[in-house]
Amino acid sequence: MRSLFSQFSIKVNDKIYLKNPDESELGKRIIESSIILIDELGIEQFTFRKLGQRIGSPESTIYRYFENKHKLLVYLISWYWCWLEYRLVFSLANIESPTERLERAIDVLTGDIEQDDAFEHIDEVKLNRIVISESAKVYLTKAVDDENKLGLFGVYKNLVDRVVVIIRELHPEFQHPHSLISTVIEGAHQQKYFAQHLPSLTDITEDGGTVQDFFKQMVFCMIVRSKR
Amino acid sequence: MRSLFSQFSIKVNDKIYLKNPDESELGKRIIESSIILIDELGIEQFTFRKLGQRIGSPESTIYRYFENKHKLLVYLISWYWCWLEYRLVFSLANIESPTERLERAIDVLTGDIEQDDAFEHIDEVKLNRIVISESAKVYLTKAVDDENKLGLFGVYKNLVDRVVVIIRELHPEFQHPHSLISTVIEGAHQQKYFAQHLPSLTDITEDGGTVQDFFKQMVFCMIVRSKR
DNA sequence: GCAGATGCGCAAGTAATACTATTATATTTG
DNA sequence: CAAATATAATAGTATTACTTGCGCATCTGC
Repeated sequence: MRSLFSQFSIKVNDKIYLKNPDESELGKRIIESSIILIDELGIEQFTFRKLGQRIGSPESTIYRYFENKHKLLVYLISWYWCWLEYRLVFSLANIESPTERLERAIDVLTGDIEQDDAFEHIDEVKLNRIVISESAKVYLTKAVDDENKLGLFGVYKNLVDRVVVIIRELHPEFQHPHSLISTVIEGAHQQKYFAQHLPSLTDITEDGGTVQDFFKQMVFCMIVRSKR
Repeated sequence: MRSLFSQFSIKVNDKIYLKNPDESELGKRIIESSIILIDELGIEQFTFRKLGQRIGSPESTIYRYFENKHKLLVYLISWYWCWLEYRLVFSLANIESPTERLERAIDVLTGDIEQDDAFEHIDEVKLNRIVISESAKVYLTKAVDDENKLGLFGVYKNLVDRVVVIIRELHPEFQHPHSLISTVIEGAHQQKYFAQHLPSLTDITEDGGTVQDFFKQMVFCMIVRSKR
């Protein structure tokens, strides 16, 4: 199984980095360790100096790969969306029924994450935690418009679009497919975060499962109901 | 009209500040100017030094009111939730029908914000923009649990609870009222932000109105549908 | 009307952050 | 084997996020 996937690599927009971390051993160690460190410290406390100490390289070396820590975060989050899209495509392969396709799509978007052995240097479980607690900071910045022009958020849009297509199959006149899907993706993260840290803002218990049900209910109820 | 409200003041948790900015002229100027500056620069570029320069006071003076800029942001966001709760209560006064109450509640949570002359030193329109683009950063921090224990997010919970009560009136068995309302509040912010900066993630056009409709549809469809 | 507390301004200082630059050395490539 | 490239080692800068201490003005209670 592994040997099949080890050929693949996830391609994110090349304006995110100065030098592709995927193409060198050091680059991979930067990614591997940054996931561990950001998960541990949060992006605010994370610094290139600390990362350098962990991998035994000076911070100036890391600056040759990424302009700053924000771009590194953009890279990690983009990688995640790319990876999720590929998981989505696999999950939908050979499934005919649009209803089942949509259901499976929501499962991928809102379900729990497991380690993917195809990418040895990436801990998807930790990366998922980073996405939950840090991904919004990627676009909630004064630089959004510039970064958007460079196409840095393209992978996220692709993912949303793939699910929008399924909704259109089921209900071509539905008015807000993009809003619905982006609400599901972001909402699922929030609800999981709330369950862990601010439980009075949610009805979801920490042991998951309900998140998927809640958003499935939301999507199908909106699509079916607005159909008449 | 104004004289009636000028008696009131918004009470946030007193652990947010070191010295209540509401009780001095300088404190009010700190709040007034910080809203303008944060709206302009974003929280990352905003510093107490810049704020000090704007109000003609050294940064050390501002540190006597707030521990750091994060706490100042928590103050502003808390103030906003408090203010929104009071607007909600007014909007629901004397309305009997639970359906109409819920509809009005969603209007308050997702609708556009206008200047409230009751609070002269606060520009609610700018504050609303800050809430949209910075409020998530208040809880997406490694310090959430500590700050939650201090009760810093109490005002947000109160607001959510008020709407949960209406949902329970309409449908006592509904499983996820908290999740639904927190999704509506956060989702409305996101969709407005996307409309402005990442339009391909939403179907909402910049000139609002549709946000309210989308989330009303969501809430009513979920409550009605799950009723049978 | 004065003692004491409080609030603010002023000046200076510190540690950490977010970089940038320079040079030397090791490795790869042509 | 020469040239290009990648990394290490070291140092340096501007800014940020604070902290400290002192002096002056004002307000508060007696």
